[in-house]
Amino acid sequence: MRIKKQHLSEQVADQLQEMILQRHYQVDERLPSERDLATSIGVSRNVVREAIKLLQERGLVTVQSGSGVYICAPEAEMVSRSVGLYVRRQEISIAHIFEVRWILEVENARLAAHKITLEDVQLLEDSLQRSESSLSDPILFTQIDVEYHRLLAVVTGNPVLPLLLDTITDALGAQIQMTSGLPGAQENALRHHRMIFEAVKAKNPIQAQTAMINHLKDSWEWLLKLNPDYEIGDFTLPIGTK
Amino acid sequence: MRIKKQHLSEQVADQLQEMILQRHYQVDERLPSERDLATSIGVSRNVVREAIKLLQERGLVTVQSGSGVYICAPEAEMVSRSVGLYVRRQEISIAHIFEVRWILEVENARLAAHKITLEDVQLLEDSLQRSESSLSDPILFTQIDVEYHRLLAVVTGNPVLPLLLDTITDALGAQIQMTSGLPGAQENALRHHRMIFEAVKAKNPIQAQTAMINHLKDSWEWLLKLNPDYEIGDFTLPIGTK
DNA sequence: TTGGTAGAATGGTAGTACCAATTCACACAC
DNA sequence: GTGTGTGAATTGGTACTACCATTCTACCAA
Repeated sequence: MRIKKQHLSEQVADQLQEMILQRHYQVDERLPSERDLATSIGVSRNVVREAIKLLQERGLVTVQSGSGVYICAPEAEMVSRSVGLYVRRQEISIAHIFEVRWILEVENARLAAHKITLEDVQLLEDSLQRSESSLSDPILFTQIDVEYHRLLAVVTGNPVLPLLLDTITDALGAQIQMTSGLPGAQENALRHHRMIFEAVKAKNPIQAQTAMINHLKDSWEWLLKLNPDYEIGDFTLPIGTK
Repeated sequence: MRIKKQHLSEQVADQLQEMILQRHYQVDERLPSERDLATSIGVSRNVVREAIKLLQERGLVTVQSGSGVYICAPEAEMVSRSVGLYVRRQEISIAHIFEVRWILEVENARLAAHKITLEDVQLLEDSLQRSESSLSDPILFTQIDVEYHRLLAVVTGNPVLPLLLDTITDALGAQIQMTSGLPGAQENALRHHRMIFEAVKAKNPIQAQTAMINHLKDSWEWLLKLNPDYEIGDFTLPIGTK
């Protein structure tokens, strides 16, 4: 019998969480004050505060001093944080993370080519446009670069894919930023992005997949230029491509 | 200027978290008591307790009544929980989750065939053996089924893949369990598992990938038998397979 | 209408007290 | 010497009070 002693703060947190998930409270709505919750639930304000801390860490509410506790919209950032913590504690290598990025992004490109719509084409084209006009600003360029990849994930129509991509992007973190400082890196990336775009726009999954593979292979080599100590990522290529 | 007011409890939590990540404390080691921490840091015990609640929710420590606060090993469960919460709030469909499982598992099979070692072969074979002798126990069979898929992810040598697979498995949750109750489902799954095993053992990535695709296609159809209301998952097949 | 001001409401922190579970040391029995 | 049980000390759990800083609200004055 594993009766897990359920502490009051956790009970209260779970109870509030369930109410939030059941839509008893809307996003941006304010919870009753800590004092009110305490009296209505029948526990001390202390317990309520600890419960709210738990909910805060779960990404369900935000606390504003002097104002109140508010329901907040689901954020992929919470997932990224928990994965980031796990990755850091397990000391997972960049190469392994990059391998997962590889897996996801190649599939993203393929699925995007399958499911892209006219509006999506416009979105991607706009992103490329902005990319081009930000060649002089490495910081901004990287930002748009990341956004472009994210757009491809969104285009697949599967909301889990952008979520996972965000997580991977966060985990890679500064690694991505650094390479864009190297001379020629930006123009190079932009060229690859265009090739991916053309393939996706043409609804050609094989070509999109191939273009993405080339892009990632290239990106990894730029990363290796900056960090020669990385173990060489022997990323096995998907079947049907060479 | 968005100066985020850093509350004391969060400061203390971040400080302790950094010490844990820097290995100032080992796994299973006990933190100083709340009272000691409070006096040594110079805050009230209240603040320390709230900080510990945050760390607890981050999966860094476990609290034992009357005993103390202990550092705990990194658990994939924390990632699963945050993803589970996100999936539930966004009301993401089973089909979308299954599509991601599809992407991951097909790659798992391919990578496993590339990197499998002799010991890994033995592990997989043992799992199959136990699977066979648990045909009479649907609960146990499902458990071993999940474990078999997880083993394939472990065999790839990339620790992120079992992590993501665990997350997906948790998100699918009871869905997996249910199908194994249907007559013939277990024998069917076991047959597919054997085919995957043979391909991986033979270090034949294409065959492994194909076998996994067939298995997943089959699994999805069993799921549809139980839940005809699922939108038909039009999972695009990877290139090089038909 | 506008602007400001005082008071109320709310979260943040501190401190004390007591309860329940656990741990540990020491005396006791075998 | 070994095992055991008992009670004190430790530790987390909860409650309650008090006070501060920020924010919100309502009312008043220009």
